[in-house]
Amino acid sequence: MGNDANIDICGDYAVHEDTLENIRTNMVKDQAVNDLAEFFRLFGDATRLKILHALSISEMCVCDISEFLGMSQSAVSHQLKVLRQCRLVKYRREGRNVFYSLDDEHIQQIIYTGLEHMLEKQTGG
Amino acid sequence: MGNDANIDICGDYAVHEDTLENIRTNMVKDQAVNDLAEFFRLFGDATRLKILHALSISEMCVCDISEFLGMSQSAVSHQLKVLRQCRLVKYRREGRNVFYSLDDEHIQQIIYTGLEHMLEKQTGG
DNA sequence: TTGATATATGAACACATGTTCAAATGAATA
DNA sequence: TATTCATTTGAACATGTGTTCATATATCAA
Repeated sequence: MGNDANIDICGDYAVHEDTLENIRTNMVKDQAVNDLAEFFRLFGDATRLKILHALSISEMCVCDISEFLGMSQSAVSHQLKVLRQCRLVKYRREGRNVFYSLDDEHIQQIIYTGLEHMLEKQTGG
Repeated sequence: MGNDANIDICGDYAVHEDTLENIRTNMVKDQAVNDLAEFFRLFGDATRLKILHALSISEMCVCDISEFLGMSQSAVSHQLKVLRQCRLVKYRREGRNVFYSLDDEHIQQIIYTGLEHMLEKQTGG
């Protein structure tokens, strides 16, 4: 690894051809990464992440979430729509209320792995 | 659960007070969620996610990444700076090259949990 | 030092995104 | 049916964000 023997001058820069070959072989398909980025993007907004985290504790109706976040239920509903469409949350209607919950356990797992990472970075350096 | 007994009409909407109390008790601190959203935001861009995924396979220098992505090294360098500042990646200098790698194993774990989720959603419904 | 290679950075621009406001839909109640 | 409550939706607006272009810094070679 790090061997200079495989450096090729083929473009404007000298690239490590063995490294690139390794990456190209083991990388998942481009489309999958694009979809995955779309998926992760949803965790990257504080409002949505709070919703997801709250739903990992208990299912909630829209006005509960709205009250909890201190935000308009319109804003909340817009975000829920996105989370719904990308299947991060599911919902059930009960009378006038619509109760939301996490779609599956991966969502919660991702959040907690992220929290773990941050905790380690804070304490352990 | 779902008991109507704890519905309070205190604002414009009828909120489930027991639910909110549960959430407020078990929710992590607001600042932590904000930081976590900042953290996840970095996974939510295709360019950055490709970089992170590639680095989970092998360390790479900037021009390798640039070549692999088919993007300018300026664009790549800008993204690496962000990933560096948020400690998702670390780097070491070797002559004129700067080699980047993932900061710790959580990064890879998050990516693969996400891939798992997507795989299940595609096949299992 | 001078020139070439590799990376980093600042400013500008185009585009994406979250919230607000107003209005519409759906369900329960009178 | 008409009214109220809960939620959804569309359009507009302001803000954020990723890339490009030009330039600066850093390392090595001559």
